[in-house]
Amino acid sequence: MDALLKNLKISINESIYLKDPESSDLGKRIVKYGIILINELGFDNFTFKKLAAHIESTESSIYRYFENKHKFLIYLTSWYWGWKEYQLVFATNNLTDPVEKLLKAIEIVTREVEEDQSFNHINEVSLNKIVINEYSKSYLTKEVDDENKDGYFAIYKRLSNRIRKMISDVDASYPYPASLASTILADSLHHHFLKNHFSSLTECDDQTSPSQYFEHLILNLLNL
Amino acid sequence: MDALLKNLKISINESIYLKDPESSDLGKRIVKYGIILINELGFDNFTFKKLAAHIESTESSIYRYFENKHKFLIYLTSWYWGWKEYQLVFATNNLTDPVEKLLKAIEIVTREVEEDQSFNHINEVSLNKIVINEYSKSYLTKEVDDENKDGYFAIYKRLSNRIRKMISDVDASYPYPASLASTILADSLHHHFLKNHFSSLTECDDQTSPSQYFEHLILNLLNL
DNA sequence: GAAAAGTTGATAGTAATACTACTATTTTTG
DNA sequence: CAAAAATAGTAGTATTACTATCAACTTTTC
Repeated sequence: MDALLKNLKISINESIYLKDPESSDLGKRIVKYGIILINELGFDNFTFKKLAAHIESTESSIYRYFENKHKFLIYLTSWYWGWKEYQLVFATNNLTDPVEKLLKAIEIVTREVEEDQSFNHINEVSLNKIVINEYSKSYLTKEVDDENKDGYFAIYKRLSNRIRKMISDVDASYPYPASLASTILADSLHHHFLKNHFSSLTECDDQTSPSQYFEHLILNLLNL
Repeated sequence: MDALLKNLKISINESIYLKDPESSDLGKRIVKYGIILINELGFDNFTFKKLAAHIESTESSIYRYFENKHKFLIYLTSWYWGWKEYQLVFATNNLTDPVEKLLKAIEIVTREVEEDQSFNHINEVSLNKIVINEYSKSYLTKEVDDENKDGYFAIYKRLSNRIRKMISDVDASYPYPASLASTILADSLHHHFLKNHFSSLTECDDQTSPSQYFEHLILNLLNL
């Protein structure tokens, strides 16, 4: 990963947190070990009390950064999508061929995150697993419309929109570019999950990646 | 809906419940008002205590039918997929043209459930909404592999497999029939959700249905 | 360098959740 | 009508998801 990326700060809607976790050592530890612990326990079994014990701090200290664990998940996943967006823009900016551009974008958003990309205190491999397993829980709630109005999902929507535009640039006649962008983003997460837990429901495995499935889909569905 | 369907019992893996809710009046009330209440409150805010108050019974009585609300959700969604499977088999059995067959199947699994289909004590419209909003929570857990081994998701997998076969019957050269079947099932739920809460991320709206999007996808992706 | 402001830690407490256990009462059935 | 089964009622526990208060320590600022 480029050094530039390592020093970049992903900017996240301020109403998602009470106090910016990037602004202190404790905040960074909350994020770092929060990712590790959610991965280990799953989001449902994760509590601030357990996290506090892990980092030798207290529940009340964590509550000074995040109102509740739901907002903590929104924070983490927003960070992830901001990171993906940055990678996408960075890698496709200099490409002139729209097909090449779209294929590169698909690869970036659908591929599995690999070990070496360490971004300061955040383990992106673990965070990627969290997004696969827990992202949908962040919006499948009764509060989704209010939270959407408050911009909690802005980064994801912006990313989806970028892909939508790339699809239209490749095939202006395709009637569902926004839907297809959504399918690629959401269903690639789902395919990573299927690969790990419901292998009979997908051809994806160690040999065949979700990226290949979606690349094949794009190449055969659109008029290039 | 055909009268035959109304009298049919959807058979569900016995380890999902402690006592068959179809076997008593209380059991049926638990299911009936459980569906209503989960819809109203969302699964996260739903509790057995609230349900007990609603049906003027007690928490302990409900616990005699279901170990916890997670298994209750598995029960309800299994019923839903069993019902969909039945509709699919019923509607496609007599069709000889494989393309027609697949398109019919797609329509059945991706369409929005309509009012009139009353199946005894179960409100399918509400149940459809529950599946859209909550289904993924039933498998995005740390226990998914154990529960999968115990057959908790058997009906869904069988349904997905039926669609996979139909895809292969239409285009034997298509390399990802299982993945495509999974995409259609999971992503159509997702598209119904997007339509209601993230309208900028899909072309689907009152005029254009998720069914049309997936039908177009199938017709343009496969070699018919 | 003292006062003020901000951060974290420690402790305690509350309401709700997710159960379990036990007993009493009602209903069903043989 | 007696035995068994089903349901209701009550009580209790551990955990969760917070909120509040106060003390201790650190950093900033005048």
